[in-house]
Amino acid sequence: MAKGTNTKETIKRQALNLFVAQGVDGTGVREIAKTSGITEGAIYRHFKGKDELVWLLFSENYSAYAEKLEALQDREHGVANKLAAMIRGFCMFYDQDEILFRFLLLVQHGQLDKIDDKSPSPVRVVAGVIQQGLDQEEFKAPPFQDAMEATAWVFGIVLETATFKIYNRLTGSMYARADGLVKACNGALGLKP
Amino acid sequence: MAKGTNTKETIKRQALNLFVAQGVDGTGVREIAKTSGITEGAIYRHFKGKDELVWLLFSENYSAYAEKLEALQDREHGVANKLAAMIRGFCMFYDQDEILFRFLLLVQHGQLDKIDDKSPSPVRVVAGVIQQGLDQEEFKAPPFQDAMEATAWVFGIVLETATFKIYNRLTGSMYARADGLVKACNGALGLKP
Amino acid sequence: MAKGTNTKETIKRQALNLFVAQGVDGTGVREIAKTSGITEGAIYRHFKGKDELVWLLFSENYSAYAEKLEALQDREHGVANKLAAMIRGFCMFYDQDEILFRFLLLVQHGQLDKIDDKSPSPVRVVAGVIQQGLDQEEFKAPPFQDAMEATAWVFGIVLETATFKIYNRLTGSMYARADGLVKACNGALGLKP
Amino acid sequence: MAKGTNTKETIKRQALNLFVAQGVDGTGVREIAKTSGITEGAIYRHFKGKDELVWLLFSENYSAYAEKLEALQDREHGVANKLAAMIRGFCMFYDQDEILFRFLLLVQHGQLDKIDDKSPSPVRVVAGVIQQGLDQEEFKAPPFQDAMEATAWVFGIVLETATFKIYNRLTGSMYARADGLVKACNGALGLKP
DNA sequence: CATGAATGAGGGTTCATTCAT
DNA sequence: TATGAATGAACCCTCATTCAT
Repeated sequence: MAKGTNTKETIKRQALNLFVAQGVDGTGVREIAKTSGITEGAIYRHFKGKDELVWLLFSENYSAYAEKLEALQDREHGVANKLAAMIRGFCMFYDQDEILFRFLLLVQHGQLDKIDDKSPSPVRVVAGVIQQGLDQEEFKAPPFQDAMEATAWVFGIVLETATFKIYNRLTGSMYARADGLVKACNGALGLKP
Repeated sequence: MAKGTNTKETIKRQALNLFVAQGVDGTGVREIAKTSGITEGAIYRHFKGKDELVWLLFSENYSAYAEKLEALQDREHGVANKLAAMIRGFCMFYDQDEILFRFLLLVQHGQLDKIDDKSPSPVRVVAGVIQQGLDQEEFKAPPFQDAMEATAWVFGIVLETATFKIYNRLTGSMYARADGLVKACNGALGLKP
Repeated sequence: MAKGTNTKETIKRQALNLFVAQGVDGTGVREIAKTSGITEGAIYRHFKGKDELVWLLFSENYSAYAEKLEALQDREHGVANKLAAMIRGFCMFYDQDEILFRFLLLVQHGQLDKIDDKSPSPVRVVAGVIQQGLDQEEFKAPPFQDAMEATAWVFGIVLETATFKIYNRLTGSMYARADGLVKACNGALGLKP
Repeated sequence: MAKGTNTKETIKRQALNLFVAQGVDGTGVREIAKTSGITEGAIYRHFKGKDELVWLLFSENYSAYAEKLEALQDREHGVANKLAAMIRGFCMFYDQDEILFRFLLLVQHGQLDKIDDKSPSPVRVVAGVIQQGLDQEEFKAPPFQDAMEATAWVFGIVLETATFKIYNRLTGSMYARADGLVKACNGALGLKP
């Protein structure tokens, strides 16, 4: 039993690595199996197919990200504090498992439309926080048209910084940039912390 | 002769459409040919192979984007004005050919490392403008560590807004959001226009 | 111990059902196991493999059919009576277990050549009865060249009627058609009952 | 063009041979290709897949059989003559291409339900002839319940004779048995020719 | 006796590319 | 230039069977 569980987790981690390194289409089931130290057919005892493997990898971690952000913002008061907590949290998560984040970034376009509208989503968490700030009039003269536009800006600032890091245009840990990201987001949204 | 040129351009445009709609790996040479009104083999009269087609589509347009931005900033004075001009310009380019932009976004990960370090790049154009602003001390107390980090923020704000539009989280034209984007970037970088 | 026997019989019956519904090649060992309430590996406690399972299912029942027909004809006197008894008997057997008959029909082509030439066979039983009728000059002017040809006709009349029933070209029970089948066979063979 | 056509016909004939020799499931696309002197992928230029190959082989020839029988009966008058003509015709067709007939017999179970109810079918042709005989009161005291039952008998007599030949229980050509088959069918149906 | 993870060969199919026409 | 048949490798997946537990 323990062995089987390990196999499944091994497959998932190796697949993640390969997907990030070569793309999903560029990675064969054969290669995943070999890297995991098993044969091709064994994959199918643990996953219905390659699609399910990708989907599981995405949906499990995408939701987990959302829940982590939700927990972080829940402990704070005020938009600025909530945003800051989430940004710092994201930086820590990113540094802990860069590969995972890159995978999420890589496959989101093909998987997002399969996500249940009710399941937690990072976008909805952030948009919710900003909307709440609007409702409570924490923004004096918001430069954005609505909460979703502001959400795009926040996501852009944070994710593009991570992306620049991935392509070696930026170096060092994400956490070392957390303060700057917080300031940038506050500045973009017109928030005085 | 004009006909041959047309065929090549037809292939490129049809391929672009298909790549955006189905992904590069999800689009076969056969399908590109059929959509272009020719047969498989004929593709190879115009391109060495599928890879070259993708590469040409990417590199030509990626460089063109860079040159357009370069021209726009060149007419302005001061970081803020230059940035504003580029952002507004980008919004117009985007609205003129959304498919093209989506293609660039789609394939950049696999193509960026093939880009010649000397050929023009949107990232370098923007980073250059910001660096110049730093050199001329246009930023009072820059919240970013270096020009590249600030570039990431600007790109993030603009590109993520476009991405949100693609996934229908935002609606309307990009140009209608240009003013907001300019304000957001100024705010993020600590620029008073 | 009774349980073990039951398991084996359960497997055989479930396999029979699945083979008839989906074909032998279309039915996996995994499916047979699941339907039987056990797991794949357990099948191999009872049978050497899938082939043996098919073979056992075929040979046991094929021989049993032959023995039943043999017993039926043995109680009668004269070709006509013997044939009539076997035809009526077959109709009853068929109605009792249509699935079994369909299975026999389904796999006979692949299994017949493995049948021991000495073991009882329905064909030989019927051919024997007709040959005996020939030897005892019960046929006045036989329209057939030899006993085997006449046997083909009898089998054809009866089995094709059953086949038409399977494919819903005929309805009702086989036994309701027994009298007609007897008449048809007598007519074909030139027998006046 | 001539080459392509030949390839397609070659594939069809070789597939037919292999299907009859080893069964459809027992014959791989790889093997069909090799026997046809081409590679696997080439099959798919001519057929959408293995299923279509089987279906084409079946439907084309099944309909052709029906049309031949239809033409034969159309030239005759009276049930007895029509039936005799079809039986003799069938024997000739069979002798001309035994493999083809065996293929039809082999796969009919899996393909019959895909047959368009409107397309010609041997069963319907024969049943139509018998029904017509009933309508015109050519049968004095029909021993069968309806035309379809009589059709089953006729098909059984003829096809089972062919089947016995296939399994070497009978020898010689089918045509040599045509007179006997006609007599058998007449006898079974209670027809005095 | 039973489990179910793993094997390894084979299944049908797709696809970028080549080449005789 | 254009065609489309053919190639050959790789694709994802299924399956009968084995074996450690």
